[in-house]
Formats: sequence, C-alpha cells, structure tokens
Amino acid sequence: MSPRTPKQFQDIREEKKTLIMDVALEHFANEGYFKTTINHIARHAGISKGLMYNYFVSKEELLSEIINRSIAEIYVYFDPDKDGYLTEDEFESFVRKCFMLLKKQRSFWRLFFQLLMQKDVREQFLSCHLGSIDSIHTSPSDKENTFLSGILKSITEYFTRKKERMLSNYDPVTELNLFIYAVKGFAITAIYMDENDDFIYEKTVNRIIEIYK
Amino acid sequence: MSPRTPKQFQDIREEKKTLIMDVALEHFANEGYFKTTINHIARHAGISKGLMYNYFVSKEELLSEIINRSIAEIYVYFDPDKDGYLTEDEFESFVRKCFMLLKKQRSFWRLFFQLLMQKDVREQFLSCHLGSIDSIHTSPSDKENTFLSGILKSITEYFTRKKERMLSNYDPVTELNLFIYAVKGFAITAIYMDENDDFIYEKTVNRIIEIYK
Amino acid sequence: MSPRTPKQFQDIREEKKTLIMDVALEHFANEGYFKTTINHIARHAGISKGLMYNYFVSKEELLSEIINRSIAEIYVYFDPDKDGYLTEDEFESFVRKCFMLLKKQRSFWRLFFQLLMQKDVREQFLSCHLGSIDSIHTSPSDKENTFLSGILKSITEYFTRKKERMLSNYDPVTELNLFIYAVKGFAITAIYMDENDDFIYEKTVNRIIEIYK
Amino acid sequence: MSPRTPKQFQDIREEKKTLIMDVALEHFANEGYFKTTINHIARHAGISKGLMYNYFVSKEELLSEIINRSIAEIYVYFDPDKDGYLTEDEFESFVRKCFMLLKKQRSFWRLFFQLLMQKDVREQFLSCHLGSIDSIHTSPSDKENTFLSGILKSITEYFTRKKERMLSNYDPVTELNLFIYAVKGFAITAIYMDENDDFIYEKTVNRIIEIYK
DNA sequence: GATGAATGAGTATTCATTCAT
DNA sequence: CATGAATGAATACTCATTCAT
Repeated sequence: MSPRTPKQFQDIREEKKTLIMDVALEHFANEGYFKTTINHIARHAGISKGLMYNYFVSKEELLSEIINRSIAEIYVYFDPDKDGYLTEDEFESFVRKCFMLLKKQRSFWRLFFQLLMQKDVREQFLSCHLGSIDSIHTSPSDKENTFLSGILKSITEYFTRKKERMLSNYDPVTELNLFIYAVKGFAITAIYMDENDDFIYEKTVNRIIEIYK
Repeated sequence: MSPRTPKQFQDIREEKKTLIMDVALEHFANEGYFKTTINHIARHAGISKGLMYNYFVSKEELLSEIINRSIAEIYVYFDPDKDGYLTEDEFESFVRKCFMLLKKQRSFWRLFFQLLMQKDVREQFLSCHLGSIDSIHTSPSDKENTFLSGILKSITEYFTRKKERMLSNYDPVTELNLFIYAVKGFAITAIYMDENDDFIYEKTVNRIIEIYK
Repeated sequence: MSPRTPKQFQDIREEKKTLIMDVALEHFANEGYFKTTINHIARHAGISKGLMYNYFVSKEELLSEIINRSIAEIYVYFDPDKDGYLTEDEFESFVRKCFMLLKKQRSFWRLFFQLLMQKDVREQFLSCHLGSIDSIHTSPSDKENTFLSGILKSITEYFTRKKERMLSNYDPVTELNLFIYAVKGFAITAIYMDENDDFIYEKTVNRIIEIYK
Repeated sequence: MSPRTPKQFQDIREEKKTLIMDVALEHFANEGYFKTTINHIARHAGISKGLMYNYFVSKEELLSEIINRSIAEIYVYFDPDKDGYLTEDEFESFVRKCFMLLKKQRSFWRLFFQLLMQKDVREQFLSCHLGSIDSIHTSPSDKENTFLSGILKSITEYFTRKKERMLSNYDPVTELNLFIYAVKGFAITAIYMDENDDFIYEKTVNRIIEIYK
C-alpha cells in the first residue's frame, strides 16, 4: 500500500531501459535499424509503444544510447590507464581482447558495421567514435580522439619497433594495415557465422598473433 | 524524321534503363537503400516517377536488377571458362582482378556490404549469390552455386597445394581464410576511402600477393 | 506533532488546489490550453502527474474550475446586490472596476479570449457565462443569465437615460456597443502589453469615462 | 489518351491548393488550428491525407500559406501606392475598407485573432506581419515594416492634424488608440456575429467615422 | 495522500505504387 | 511513352488518463 521509494523507481527504470535496449539492439542488428519499427521493439519487449518514449526521447536516441553503452563497455574492457608502450605480450593480449569483444558483442558489431555502411547514419551516430574503432583509414583527421586513438598509436609504434627486428623491405604502415584488414575482415565474417563456432575464432586469433606478434 | 525502328526503341529503352540503374545505384550506395526514395531517383534521372514503373515493376526489382548487372559484370570479368587449376601467376592475376573490380564497382560494393548487413535484405537479394562472393563462411551449404564457388574451390586447392611447399604446421584452411579476411577487410575499408588513393591499393595488393602467392 | 485535524487536511487540499490552478492558468494563458500538457503543469506545480487527478478529474475540469474561480472573483468584485439603477458615478465606478479586473486577472483574460476564439471550446466552457461577459453580441438569447446580464441591463438603461440629455440623433444601442467595443478592444490589447504600463490604462479609462459617462 | 500538358498540371495544382486552403481556413477558424486535424481537412476537402503533403510540406506551412494569402489580399485592397497624407475623405474610405475586409475575410480574422492569443504561435506565424495589422500596441519596435506601418503613420499624422481643429485638451495618441480599440473591439465581436447582420456593420462604421473623421 | 510507470488512442508525416490523361 | 496527381498503409511520436504500490 505504501508508495514506491525513489530507489524502487530507479530500479524499475534501469531494468526496463536495459530490457528495451537489449531487445532493440537485437532487432536493429538483425533486421536493420530502419526496418525495425518502434512498434516491433515494444511488442517484443512486452511493453506499450508509449512507454518506449518514457525512456527514450526518440528512436534515434535509443540507437545512440545503445551505441554509447557498447562503446563504454569497450573502454572498460581495454583499461585505458596504459602507458603508450606495448610489449609483445601486451599486443597478444590486445588482439585476444578484440576477438573476445567481438564474441561478447556480436549484435552490437552487426549493428555497428551496418551503420558504418550508410553515409549520413555514420555521420550522425558514429562520427564521435570513429577515427578509433573504425580504424585509421576512414577519418585520419580525428586523431585527437584520446582513448582508442591512443591504442592505435601504441600499435603503430609496435609495428615500427617490430620493423627493426625484421627484414629491410618491411613497411610498417602496410603491415599494420594488413593486420587491421585481417581483423576487420574476420569481424564482418564472424558476426554472421554460427554463434558457437569457437574453433574458427581460436584458429584465426592464433594465426594472426603468430604472424603479427 | 522517319519513325523509329523497333531496334531504336529497344536501344532507347535500354539506355534509359541503364541511366536509371546508374543513378539508383549511386544513391542506394551513398544514402542507403531504404532512405533513397523512388522520387529522388526519378528526379535525379530526369524522368517522372511513373516512368520508373515502366522500366521496373518495383523498387525491389530495381535493386535486384542492379545487383544482377554487377554480378554479371563480375562473371564476365573472371572468364568462367577456366579449368579448376590455378597456377601461381593465375592466383596473382585473380587477386589483382579482385582489387580492380573493387575500384571499378566501388558503389556496388558499398551497396553490397550495406545489404549484407541486414538479415532479411540479405536473404531477399543476396542469397542467390552468396556462398560465393560473400565467401565460404556465411553459407557453406550453397556449394552447388556453380561459377564462383568453382573459383573458391580452385583457390582452396591452390592453398592446399601451397601447403606442400611450406612448413609442416601450415593449415591451408586457416591460411585461405586469412587471405579472404584480408581482402574483405581491405574491401570494406577501401570503399569509403578517398576515391583516387591508388597508392594504398597498390601497396596492399602487392603485399597480399607477396604473402599468399 | 499531533495528527492533522480534518480541517487542516481540508486547508492543505485547498491550498494545493489553488497552487495547481495558479500554475495551470499561467501556462494555459501563455502557451495555450492545448499546447500545455498535464505533465508540464504538474512539474511546475512540484507535484506528480497522478496527484493532479486526485484534485481534478480531468484536464477539462481543471480548466473549468479555473474559469469558474475567476468568474466568481468577478461576481464578488461587482457586488451583485445592486438594484438596477446606475448613477453616473456608479457608471464611472463600474468602468474603473472593469479596468481594474483586467489588470488583476491578465492571465485569465488571456485565457478567456483564447478560448473565445474556438467554437467548440467556447461552447464547452464559456457558454454558461457568455451573453454577459462576452457582451450582448455573441449570444443574445442567454438573457436569462441573471447576474451579469443584470449589469448589462443596467448599462443599457444608463445609455437610454443618457440619450435624453443628448442630441436628438443619438442612438443608445450603437453608443452602448461602441462603448463595449472600446473596452473590449483595449482589453485584448492590454493583456499583451507590458504588464506595468499603468499609464495607458489611466489615460484610456479616463478618456472612456469622459466620453461615455 | 494524350498526356496532360504542363499548363493542365499547373491548373490542377492551383485549383486543389486553393480548395485545400479554403477548407483548412474554415476549419482552423472554427475549430481552432490545433484541434483541426489534417485528416479532418482532407476528408472535408474530399482528398486523401497523402495528397495534402503533395501540396503543403506540413500543417504549419499550410497555415503559413493561408495567412500569407490573406495578408496579400489586404495589401492589394489598400493600394500601397499612397503618399503618406490622409485627407478626411481618405480616412473615411480607409475605415470603410477595414470594415469591408472584416466581412470579406471573416474566417481569416477568426483565425488571426485566435493565433494572436497564443504566445508561441503568434511568434511563429504572425511576427512578420505584426507591428502593422495587430496595431501599434503589441510590438512597437517593428516600425521598419514598410507597408502597413506606413498606413499607421498616416493615421497618426491624421489624428495629430485633427488635434489642431479641436479643443486644447485633446490628446492625439489617446484618441488614435481609442479609435483602434473601437475597431478592434468591433472586429472580434463581428467575427462571431450572424454572418448577414449588415445592419450593425453599417451603424458601427458610420458612428466611428462620425466620431473620428 | 502521492508517485511515476504504463497504456493506447490519436496525430502528423512519408512513400511505394497506381492511374487518368 | 510520359506525367505527376492521387492513394493509403505504415511509422514515429504525443499525451490524457489509469493504476499498482
């Protein structure tokens, strides 16, 4: 009979928000952001259309929050308190973490690459995160982006250092790029593979480390 | 001012169809299939909305024909009258052709990867071509697909043969996959790079050949 | 810390009701009845949406009560225990009271004229008060409305009597109307003027009295 | 069988646009801008909802165009090629024209005053026309508005000149204002009176001219 | 009393597609 | 062939109102 406490309200909100975002991510990832209707999300989340707008001001903001949540997860995962220097073992660990994240966030990466493929969408939702995750190629100017561009810098240095241990015709930039292409290529392949095919992850990550460590 | 022959009519029709498809492809690739309206395409093609439906029964079929046209181009490009055996030089030539096509059909590949990223769209438009272009990973069952899966078979054999010339721990499947990942990763990167950056194409294709030939 | 008496409860209720009505009136008047949301009012009144419905059964009734309250204020202001006869000084006093009320109830009059301008709204909320405040013109049939139509009758008589002191071509009805037009015209102008521009009130009321007394 | 000519299309468009605007004005004026739905307008205009958007980009723009059309009518009516000087006969003619317009554009004026009564609406739709039509009181700063503020200036001068022919305590500004109040007051009364009550128009305009000429 | 989560009917707007001319 | 007016189903979003706690 007594009214809910603010804490209870907070909990309900948090829980529902998470539920909606989870459902929405799944549908955005599978059916596509544009083809997924608010109606559809609401129905699958077991709530009314109106409630959606109690939690998110618009479909766009729902997408935005989903992206930010996943990006934040990545940040946490990679422990930003690194100095810039990457040892060989740290490089290996970094690569393994990338593959781990790919598995953990399959749906997000499906959504991510999907958005990446549309000019205006990419500008609206991803520009603030690109220059980092998307890799060096698409927007080399955004280097001021601190966290992941920091990682990129570390890897670049790693490849430069590696050159000294290698043959003379070794071009660190091309090698770095190829490393990124391989990871990217695996990424867009893996996000559509059978979810439980751990074997190919293992094989791929091991071979990539073997080559580029 | 004699009346046009049936042949001329046919030519005009073909020409206009091509024009529409060109304009549509450009917009589909840049703004996205769903965000591009028929109206927009018609206006940019300099024709009326109604006429569009004289040439294509629906937006979907327009997309379908665009895809088929590009796929056909690829078929022609790769000379299907090969036996299955790939020499080293033929492999190099094949890789170079892939990169060539990537440049020639930038817009198509932008569209292609965009569609690939949405489950129902991919099923509707690409399933008949996948297992081939998309690579072995996504739909390994479509092996009956004759032409490009033939190429895939050739390359698989190529990598298997290569194993015999290499170290003992060499796994031809992983190596083949990595090769595909690299090409794919470069592809989705390149389609958004500066159009005229030939340099990076050159460097990348050379290094890939160096590694995998 | 003794439990509150029923009287205290009643007072608290009354106080809160007044607060809500004050806030609502302000927003209705400024942003418009339709554009003002219950949410907005509740937030600005520092209460919850749900509580609103503890005090008012609907948005419409909230409006209704606001109107009635202001009308009641007017009733009180004009001392209904008049006989019908209006002396010149009483006429002057009446006019000054009208202008006074205009200042005191600016927000209400803004709301009032706003509602007046929409047919169905006027019928729903104002019809029971019209024929009086709105003036004789809009609904001459409502003459049974006792209080303010009584005032109107007094003024009509006043103008009729005045005719006898005036030139022969004097038409009391036209003169009365013109008097009402002037007051009305000033009203809808004044409710949007700078709140503290007393000067123009003074000048206008004096001149009107000068002319029509 | 032959296709429509551009002229025919132009005519259809013009006709339909006018139809829609006429219907919309009527409903905006009677039921209110906010309460009038696009659906309602479409149904009463005998067209589909979608077609509305073929002619007007939004409900707001529909309103905007309606206002502009009426304002333009006013401009035409008042022959802007006047010098600034107003003779007594010109003043009379001006007043009669005002009353004429009031009759001709009853619906528009109902809409106009309705919009005037809501702060944000007034700013959005009327600000560009105010300072003139709305009269001097609401936005005295907009004097740069050329056409109707020109008229206002002429009338102001007219009242100033008139002062010289009158008693010493005559204040031209107050008198001008009272004139405007009377017209305004009549206006908001007349727009809700019986449409065919010409008599009261006649009486009122004659008396106003009698007083203020 | 008091809260705000939850609902759902309603609103403006879009767009592929049809069709009379 | 060619046009663009016309349609209507679908979509994102709003908001008064209800209700469990």
